[in-house]
Amino acid sequence: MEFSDNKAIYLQIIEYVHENILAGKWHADERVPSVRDLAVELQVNPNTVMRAYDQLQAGEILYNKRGIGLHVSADAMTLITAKNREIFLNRELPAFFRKMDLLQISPEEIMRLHKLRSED
Amino acid sequence: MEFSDNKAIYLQIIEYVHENILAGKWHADERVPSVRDLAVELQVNPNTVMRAYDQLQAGEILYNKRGIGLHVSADAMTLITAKNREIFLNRELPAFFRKMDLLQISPEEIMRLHKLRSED
Amino acid sequence: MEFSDNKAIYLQIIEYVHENILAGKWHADERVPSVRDLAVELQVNPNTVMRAYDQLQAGEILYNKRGIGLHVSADAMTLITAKNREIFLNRELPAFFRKMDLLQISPEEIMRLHKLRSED
Amino acid sequence: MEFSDNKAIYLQIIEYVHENILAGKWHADERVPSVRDLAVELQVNPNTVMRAYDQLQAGEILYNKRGIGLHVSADAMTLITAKNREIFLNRELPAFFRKMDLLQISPEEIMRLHKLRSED
DNA sequence: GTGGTCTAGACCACC
DNA sequence: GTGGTCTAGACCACA
Repeated sequence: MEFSDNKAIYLQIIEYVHENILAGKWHADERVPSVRDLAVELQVNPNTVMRAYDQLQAGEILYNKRGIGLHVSADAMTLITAKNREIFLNRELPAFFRKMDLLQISPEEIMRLHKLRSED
Repeated sequence: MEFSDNKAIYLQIIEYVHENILAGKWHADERVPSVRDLAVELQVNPNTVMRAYDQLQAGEILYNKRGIGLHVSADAMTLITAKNREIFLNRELPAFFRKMDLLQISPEEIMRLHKLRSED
Repeated sequence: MEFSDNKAIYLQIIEYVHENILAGKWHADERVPSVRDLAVELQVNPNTVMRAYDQLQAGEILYNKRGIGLHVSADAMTLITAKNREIFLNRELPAFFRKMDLLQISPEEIMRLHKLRSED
Repeated sequence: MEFSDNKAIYLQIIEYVHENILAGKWHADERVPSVRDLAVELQVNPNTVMRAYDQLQAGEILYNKRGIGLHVSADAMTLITAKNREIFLNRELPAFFRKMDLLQISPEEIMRLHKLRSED
């Protein structure tokens, strides 16, 4: 996996976990890779993975079985989609619409580009 | 003017200049506020303004008349809009579409929300 | 390293980096000295080194691995030589020819002097 | 006349005077334009013209007839060409040859480009 | 007055 | 440890 430079790596790892759960690769109550393993896999400092896992626990996406490891919460998928949708609809979408206005790009143009992309 | 915390001040100053030019407040070949004046106005260190002006010169949005001051380039407006559109279409739009897919939000839904907003 | 007085130090640092890359002392994807280290080595304020590194990143000569350090781009060497040639051919050479005309120095004379030099 | 940004204007005015003399537009012992007139013509601050004229007097290119104005020295042309040649041969040419080596541009290539230019 | 460069020193998020 | 941002204050050449 490659990381973008303009975003903290631990945040990109959080998104990576989100996507794995949403995509159904990591199931509810399944054990997630250990900090060490994921650090090796992503070629990243273990502290960085730790930080991402910490935050995921705080957000109740992951939970800890003592001595065994971190696991995917039962409602992880629901939580992630709910939070993502909330941010998308209330924060990103308005900004997106404002930018469309500013650049004088019509909704029809957006639709056209979206269709184009789907055909690829 | 107020600055957001999660973005470098000098970047916000660049946007401030962009907006003034796009809004037609600062015309082509017109002198922009001196480093010191803008620093006082924005309550910021002159070096910070300088840094913004530096980049604006590098991007050919501003040009220097020696000993007189910085001025708005003839094609500043064109450059700014072109760059904005380019970033929007090549960087933000693909990310936006990806997110739509992930959250399973259909283009029709987007259109509906856009229409709703317009009616406010 | 010594700095000339009639040229900004940060520009001389940029050239210093260019030379190290062209000379093969700093290889592609290799980490360059940290801002602080180079500042100590060159006996210069870290901000001054930062300014040079900034521009080198903007020109894609260096890239950043977050928290680890700046590294030489894969195509740094190509970029540097291409830019150098471009400046030489489009800016310096025309000025050189103009001066030859002005001083009425013939191309043959230039050739003679070049040959002389090679024999030293 | 247009002035380049990356060189002090007063230096560009000096060159302007040099060229006028070399081109035979301003003859020996002829009166040169007054500071005020030249300032108007070049659209420049009179102080800036003054500075150029000062330096030209110091270099004995111009001399002052009290109450009348500045005049071109009898040996202005000789002085200018001698000085220009000296700088060109001892300073610029070696730098030029060094750069040719560095960029691996052969003398033959230079000759070819010079010929090309003459044909324009 | 103008832009431009440099230093010294502080603070930050991130790895 | 890394880069990055900001401030305060000094100094310079140029117009």
